[in-house]
Amino acid sequence: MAFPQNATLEGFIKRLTSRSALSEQELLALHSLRGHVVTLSPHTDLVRQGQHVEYASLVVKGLVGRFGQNKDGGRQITCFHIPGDMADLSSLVSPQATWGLTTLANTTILRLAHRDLRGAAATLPGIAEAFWRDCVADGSMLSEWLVNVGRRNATSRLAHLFCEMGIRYELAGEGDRHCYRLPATQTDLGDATGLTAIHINRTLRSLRDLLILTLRAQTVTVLDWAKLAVIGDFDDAYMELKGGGDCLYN
Amino acid sequence: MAFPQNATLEGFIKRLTSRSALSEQELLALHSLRGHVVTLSPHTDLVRQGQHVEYASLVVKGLVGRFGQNKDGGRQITCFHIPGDMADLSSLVSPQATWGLTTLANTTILRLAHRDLRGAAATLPGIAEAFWRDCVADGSMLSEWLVNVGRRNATSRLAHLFCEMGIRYELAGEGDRHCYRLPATQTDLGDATGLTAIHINRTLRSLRDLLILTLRAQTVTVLDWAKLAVIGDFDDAYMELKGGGDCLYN
DNA sequence: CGGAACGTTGAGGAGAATCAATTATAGTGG
DNA sequence: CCACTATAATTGATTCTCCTCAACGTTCCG
Repeated sequence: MAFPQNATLEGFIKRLTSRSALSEQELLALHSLRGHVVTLSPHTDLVRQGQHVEYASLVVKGLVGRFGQNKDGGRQITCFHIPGDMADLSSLVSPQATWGLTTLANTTILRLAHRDLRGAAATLPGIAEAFWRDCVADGSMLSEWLVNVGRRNATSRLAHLFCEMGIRYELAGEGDRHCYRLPATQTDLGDATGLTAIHINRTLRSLRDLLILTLRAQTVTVLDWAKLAVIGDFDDAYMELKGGGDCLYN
Repeated sequence: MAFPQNATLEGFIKRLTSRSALSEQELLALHSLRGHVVTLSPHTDLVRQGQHVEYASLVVKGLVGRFGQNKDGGRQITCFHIPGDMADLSSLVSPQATWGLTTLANTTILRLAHRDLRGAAATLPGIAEAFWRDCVADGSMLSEWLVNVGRRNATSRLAHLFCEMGIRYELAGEGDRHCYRLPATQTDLGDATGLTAIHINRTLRSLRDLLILTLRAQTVTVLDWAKLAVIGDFDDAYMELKGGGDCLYN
């Protein structure tokens, strides 16, 4: 694709409009955003904890993990960012990073200057509101992950994660909930669920033995979505997929 | 106090201004907000999961827990809200609650109509930005809780929680980090840390035996803050206490 | 072809859950 | 003011989930 960044910007804007009503003018302003593309290999830090960032990172291809760490270096991934996701929209109003961002696979990023994004938000308050709403949706996902890690067992946690990622990849137009590519290692899955890689491996085997799901060559194949959703205690309401926020500015 | 709601509004506004620069006019608009007061006994649901809310809840007195649940009824508290906290500011742009709110103690709430808050935000974009930034700070705290539950052991989790609450009560002007009243039960502490009440009890005893912290009659007394912070792996950066967000609108 | 990263499996152990019972504390009504 | 009740705290015994350590197999890529 000649201009992958344009296609990705589309994906991001589509996500915004699914939650917020935007005017023609606002859409135009968003479409006219320009950034620059960086290509990164796995395990590259995009943003370090404590860093002052001046651009937001839109994932074009690959996979990015947002994470926090404990003093022993234990890593907790708090969110996966797939193509079309703006990994750190929140940095627009809070540029001092309290989290880190790292690539989990070969990844292409479109960097959009805060200056430009803030300019758009300041000129067109509807954009600011859409950004705000997206940050809130992000928080809702964080809450669900907290419930996942705090109150579900290993099998349930993994199942929940695979359900969420299935829906998200489906919406992003990359595969569907029954079959999608998730370029994360078992270590990454452990870091996302608060488990060890070894236990992820055993849990995956049990899901495979139950004929519910397989993960092979970074491809998730869901054999029985209904069972997976039950085991994962999954209800997509927290993902705030449908708009419904009334508009501040009419 | 004749008008406790006014004093509480002050607390909320002070929190906003600590992170965001607000103009005289914006402050005036915030100060002129009016709500109505409700008094609630412990274990009363303020907001149920899935409910469409039309007002935001500002905690005047007592303690509120935001929570999610798994299918077995297991509860994960995702945030404690103390006096001066707006428990669901995010509902302004996302009124369909994906979380629940419940009182953990005898609690007084000031209910502020979305209509009024949204009106203020729409008229004065600086207010919208301050609200947005507060939602982002909230997300930062959520992330840290996720790290806490996912990547720390029981003692560390509790210690971290007590550090955070100490700082927050100190800033709220209710006690200080070395001694503050936290009207939560051991069950609540378990629900906040992803542990059982029984294990909380044993962990508290171990902290007491180490002469680090005591919890008696809902009063936290920190005997050794330095050790508590080390055990809890605590760094207050994630609380986003200092402003520093540049302003969208100058 | 060789090395590095990732995945798989086993054995043993630790931390937290569960089950069960008892003791404190606080709130309520007589 | 005190008995009564419900809620919360405490403790012990046992179980189980998940971690740790260790080894080996597999895949991918230069």
